[in-house]
Amino acid sequence: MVKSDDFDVRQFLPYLLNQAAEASSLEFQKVYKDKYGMLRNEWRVLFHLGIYGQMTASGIGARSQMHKTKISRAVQRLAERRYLTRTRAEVDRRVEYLTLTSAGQRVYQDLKATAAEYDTALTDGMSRQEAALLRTMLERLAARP
Amino acid sequence: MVKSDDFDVRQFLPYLLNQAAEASSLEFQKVYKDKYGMLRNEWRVLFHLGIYGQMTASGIGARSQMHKTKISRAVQRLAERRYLTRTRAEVDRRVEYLTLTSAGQRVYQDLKATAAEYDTALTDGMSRQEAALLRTMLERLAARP
DNA sequence: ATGTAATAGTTGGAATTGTAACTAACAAGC
DNA sequence: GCTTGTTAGTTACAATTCCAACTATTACAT
Repeated sequence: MVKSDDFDVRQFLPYLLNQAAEASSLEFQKVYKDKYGMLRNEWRVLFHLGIYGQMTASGIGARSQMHKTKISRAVQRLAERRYLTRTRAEVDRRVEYLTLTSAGQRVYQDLKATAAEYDTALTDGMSRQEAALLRTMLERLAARP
Repeated sequence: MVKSDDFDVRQFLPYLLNQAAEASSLEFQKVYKDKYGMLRNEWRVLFHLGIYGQMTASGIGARSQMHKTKISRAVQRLAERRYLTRTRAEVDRRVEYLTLTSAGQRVYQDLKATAAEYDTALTDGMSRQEAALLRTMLERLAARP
């Protein structure tokens, strides 16, 4: 008898994580998608700029774990929609600084407020400690190399 | 001052869930991908058949929340690789019963064993209670409509 | 029995993502 | 100055996924 005999794949953490992630993303996705025509990667880039202010694409990559091609395409679309502007760095002209326009800021504020509400709804059945513990464990799992 | 002013989007549950899901899926994905040339949807279909035995495509859909086109295509590829067989139901000829072949069973057993090990590694830093609580909360989040 | 609706599963084409190769700019060693 | 290597970001093309329409079969109501 091997040890996997009593293992239930339905309890496999990556599976549960994916299911929870998909289910919980669905409702919020409607907001940035239907209201602003954005994709998930664009929302991610947007909120990084909202939080940190001016950043480079690779800076976003370092913080978000997003692949650079995803970032590149998200930035393009956000620039087309005039939610951000790009400026070449004088000192190193490979680098581009990204900044939210005021339209971008407004979208960010709106989505952030919606996210806050939705987050409250999601953690509704949990105690404060449970919610905090959940976030900590998720952060640890996400940080895993 | 609105309530989202002190909300940190980096702590937004859907975001954390997605990050944790992506990170934790990556390593295991290598196994079913590199070793068996399978995609995530195929692994999902496979393990549902491994757990429940003979099933229909829509039965898998009901349990897994996968969209029917994903299931249809996953089933096709698994059938091509001879990991499962399809049989028309006599009573209702729209329906097809899916069953793992013995090759499919072997793959399932192997992946399940690997998953068991990997799951142990993932929960390494957690206490039993923490791990159990995590799974419970993820199940609740996944079940949310 | 016949028209209408529902269900199981498939398919086509557009949209998105993945992967690898690419350009452009800088850096370092010789 | 030149080669070689590295980094920032883009692009091309293949692989996947999404969405909507489709076929085939059964169910149900008149």
